Amino acid sequence: MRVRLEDVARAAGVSPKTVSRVLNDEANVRGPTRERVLAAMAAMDYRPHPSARSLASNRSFLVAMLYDNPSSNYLTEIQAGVLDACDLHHYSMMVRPLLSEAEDFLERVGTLISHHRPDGLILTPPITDHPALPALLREQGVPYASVSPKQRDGAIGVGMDERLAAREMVNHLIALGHRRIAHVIGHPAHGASGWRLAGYSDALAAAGLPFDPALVIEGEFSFGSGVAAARRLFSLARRPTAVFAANDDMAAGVIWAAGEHGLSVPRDVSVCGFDDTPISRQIWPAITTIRQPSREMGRIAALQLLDVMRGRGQGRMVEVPFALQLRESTGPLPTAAPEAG
Amino acid sequence: MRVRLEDVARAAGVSPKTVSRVLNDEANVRGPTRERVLAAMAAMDYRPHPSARSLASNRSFLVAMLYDNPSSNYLTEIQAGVLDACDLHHYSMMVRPLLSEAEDFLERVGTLISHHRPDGLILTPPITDHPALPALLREQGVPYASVSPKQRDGAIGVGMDERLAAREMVNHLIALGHRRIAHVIGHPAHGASGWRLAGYSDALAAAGLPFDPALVIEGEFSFGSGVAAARRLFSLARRPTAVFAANDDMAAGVIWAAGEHGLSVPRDVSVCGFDDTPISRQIWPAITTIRQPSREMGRIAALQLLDVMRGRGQGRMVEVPFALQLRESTGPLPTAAPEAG
DNA sequence: TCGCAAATTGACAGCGCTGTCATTTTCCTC
DNA sequence: GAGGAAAATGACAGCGCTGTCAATTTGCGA
Repeated sequence: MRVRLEDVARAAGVSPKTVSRVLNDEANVRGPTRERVLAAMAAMDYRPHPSARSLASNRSFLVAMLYDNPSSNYLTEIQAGVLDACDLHHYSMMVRPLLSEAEDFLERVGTLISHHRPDGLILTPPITDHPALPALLREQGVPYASVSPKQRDGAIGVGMDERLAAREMVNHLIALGHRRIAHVIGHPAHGASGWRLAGYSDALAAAGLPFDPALVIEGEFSFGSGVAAARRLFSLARRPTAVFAANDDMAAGVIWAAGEHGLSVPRDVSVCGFDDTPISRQIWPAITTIRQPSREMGRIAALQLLDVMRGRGQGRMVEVPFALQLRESTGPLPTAAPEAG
Repeated sequence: MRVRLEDVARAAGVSPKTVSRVLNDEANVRGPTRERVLAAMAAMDYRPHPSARSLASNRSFLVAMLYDNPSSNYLTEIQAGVLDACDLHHYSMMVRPLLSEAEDFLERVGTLISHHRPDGLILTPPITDHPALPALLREQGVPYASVSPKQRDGAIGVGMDERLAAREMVNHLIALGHRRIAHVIGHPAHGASGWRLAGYSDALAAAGLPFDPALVIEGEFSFGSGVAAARRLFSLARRPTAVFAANDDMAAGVIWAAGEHGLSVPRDVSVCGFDDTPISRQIWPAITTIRQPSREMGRIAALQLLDVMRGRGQGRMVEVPFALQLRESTGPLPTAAPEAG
């Protein structure tokens, strides 16, 4: 038979309620008493019955993670991080894919809440930016934390400084001696595209390099758009010696096009991306890119949420550090072909 | 205040127990009674309290999905399918990453079971093939279903005929006129490698083509191993006109190496892969490959499990159909370079 | 050492549902 | 139409825990 709280109480010589207090880390339990109870719990390998706890306390010990994101790599990482945090505090996690554009989106969230009664929600992009969701959650009294929301003020969760990351990526190219550095912009609808372009400009300006519109080409985050952009860049009379693509897929496309033009990467041209998706390691040369600590971000968002849920604080917006992943696709300025024409 | 089962009972003019019977789809409720209850439930928008149900019935209405798989695309799809099935029967799903090679693997599974008390488990590769897990689960009385286990006899779950799929892939190449068809084998430790190689042989034999060991090269499922294998193949005096790689990463490597050798795909050489991972669409030309209906497979595995859990049957091993994804990397035999030397 | 507030502990009911078993109703068969 | 089996329904306790509030113990100043 399963060990119950009552059994622990008997073994420790206290009332069930006291065991409950220890279990829930409540105040007003004397040190020695607490230790006796903890010892008994450990000795009997006691596991509280989650349903009984929920029923009695009207909490579910459940965190639901909402997503509508085609990038499974990203999602799986975030999910793993959220799980890490949930495990730490003995919460469960459920995942829920949703279509944020669908008409019945809010209704579905409502159903989720009334059905599973999660104690809190983790929102991931683009659900983070849904205009009407915050009102619904406030009304239902369900706390939530967001991962990389566009609007950071007043939000609880986690984010990364993409603009600064892009800037440092370009700084890296400049440090390698590059002066003619091209940029392939991402899909115009994504906030990330703007942040990354801004970081590119920041770096050029800081290094006193001119911003040359001919070197800035619009892509749309796809491999094919990277190929197309690179074909234009490599056909220029004074072609760039380095290309910063706004994501890894486009960087892979640029590398492809380089091969097409008889250019060796990184000997003749350096290429870098953003996101550190698997494709950056699956092709050769492996792409220098920016890594988001996605798992860590999931963990942090969940920890902020748990703080709020457990009444341990207000929660805040945490900024995490990015990391340059230096790989084989970037190298020193080609000496045989100095950029000064 | 929340609507409870008792409220529904009062509204329908029956006892709570009868409402419970309707809720759980039990026998021995007269048609009209059932309808009255269902009507009352709908009118009051009744949602059973999951914890109360669990506590009273000693079931958790929870399915846990165990994984230890680096391919997030695959996982996310399987997960979505499992969720589909769980939603259908009002079960919740939790996900749990594990290290199947870790020493404490079994212990961790035990902890999961005693902590969350799932009513059933979904196992995904390679956890499906863990030698000691079935014994533990039987001992704990936790039913489970497997996705693509090596050992199919007596197992419950879902699988795909990879050997036949490989055979049809090669048949496609033969139908295009190819006669010198190479194969890049996968990592020797994976069962899939053997199945796919066998399918390759089957197709050759059925077409009366010789099996040429020089055209069969060991890879290890990585991009790099595909490049290495292709370099050897393209250096042969009589090089193959088509290459069937055992997965998409290696196919991408083969395409890369083709460019290196000045070969155009598919004009000079056709290349195909297996798995339909994103890389098959992210590079150019997009790779002809085999699609596993992963989401459907997750759904089916979960449905089999639910059948068992709900005492609706024994469950069985379902075989799902694969699908050839014809893309741009395969084409007719080059007319300028007939294989007859 | 006594008295009182504060800290600690415990008794008990009840969270919302289902299992068990008793009771009532229905449906046959003769 | 009576009798009996089977089907349908209901009464009631209790799943394992926590909230509320009462009882007890402790700590501390006078």
